[in-house]
Amino acid sequence: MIRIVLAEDQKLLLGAIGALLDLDDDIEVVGRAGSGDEARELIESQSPDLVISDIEMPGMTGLELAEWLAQAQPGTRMLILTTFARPGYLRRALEAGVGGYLLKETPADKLADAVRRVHRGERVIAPELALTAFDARDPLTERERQVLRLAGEGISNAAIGRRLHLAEGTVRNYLSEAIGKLNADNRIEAFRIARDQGWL
Amino acid sequence: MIRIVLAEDQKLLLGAIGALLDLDDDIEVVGRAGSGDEARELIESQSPDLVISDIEMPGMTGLELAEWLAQAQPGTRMLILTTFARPGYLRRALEAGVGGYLLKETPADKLADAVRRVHRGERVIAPELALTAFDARDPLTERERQVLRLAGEGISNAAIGRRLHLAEGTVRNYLSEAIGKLNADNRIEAFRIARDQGWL
DNA sequence: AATACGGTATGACGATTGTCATGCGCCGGT
DNA sequence: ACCGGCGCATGACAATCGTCATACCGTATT
Repeated sequence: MIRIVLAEDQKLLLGAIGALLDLDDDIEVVGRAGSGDEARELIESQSPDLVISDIEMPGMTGLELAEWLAQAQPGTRMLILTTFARPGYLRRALEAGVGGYLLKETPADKLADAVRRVHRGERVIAPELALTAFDARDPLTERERQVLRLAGEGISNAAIGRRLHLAEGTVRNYLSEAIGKLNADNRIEAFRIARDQGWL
Repeated sequence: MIRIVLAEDQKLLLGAIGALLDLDDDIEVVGRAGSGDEARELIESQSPDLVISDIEMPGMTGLELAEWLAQAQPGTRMLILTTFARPGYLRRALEAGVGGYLLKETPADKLADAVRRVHRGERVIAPELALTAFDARDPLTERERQVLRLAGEGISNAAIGRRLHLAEGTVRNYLSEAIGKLNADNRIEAFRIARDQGWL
């Protein structure tokens, strides 16, 4: 019997895949969490064999959860289940030692199989992603990421400077460097590129 | 027996809610589509009692599907199931005469109930949205929307002008008007506001 | 027919953004 | 101890963006 904790903030999907997995005789869902923080508590109390988690969730993200799990319960395996085919996400997940990384695009009938394989210690990666994994590394510095995140929300350089205690010119400079590194033409493009790579 | 066609591009969710609904004795899933176009074909061949559809899908969107359905098979009811709590989406859905509008945030066990109620002719709206429905109307003109969509992708005014056969100054003007109408400070904010309202 | 109005279109002008040269401090290699 | 490289920080200058005044054209109202 494979004991599983699920973490997924879309309640409908949480419930639906819970029901789906429970149909299998060798799988038992012992906890359902709507956030990363909830998931951590459930993992501590239930000590499951396997955790299935989304990435983008309120509070703790699935990637943070994976990193925490590798420290706290290295024996527990993890399967990431996300909408996003972002190379940076996959890289970070693999570096945290996850056993699997699937997209919500995957047909539902493949899920139980993936669960069993990860439980056995195999590594299961969404085929669309298997190649792109070790492409580009994030070339941005922490400052550049900070500034780019704010710029992407439509905040002006002056306001970003105030928020981060930098001169306006400095903000412009970081943005300019980020734009250059990402081969973009302006802040908006740079933001989209970095976000789509999973670097923000 | 309520005969249903499902349209949802996330295969995992498509399969999972399909399985969930099939557990109920009075509900039968007679078709599963991964796109709006596929859904339309299934509706034509199956003539279901009810269609459950996502909004953002490849090809035909759920809203276009709803508008088509109201013309083509006015007797068939429709339930929208989406991630997005965007007032403009809800408004357009209601104007197309849909029977329900739920979020994927909804707990899974409420779904079958909503299906039965919509089938009976009741109207089911996600409570988070019931209020916001008749708030703001889209104040943008078609030109303003076009320009804003492109600006949101990080394309420069000059390039937008070329794309739409407008002078650069004209593009700036439309953007300026959109920014003003939406009470934004710049193109990025304007884009986000319009998108989040479901106006793009 | 005259008028008002809203959408389309443009260019001038000031404001904001993007680029570049420059300097500082911290580390790792020699 | 010295250098080279890198991240951090800034201001001057150029390029792009945002605002405004203006104008044309349909169409709805009077």
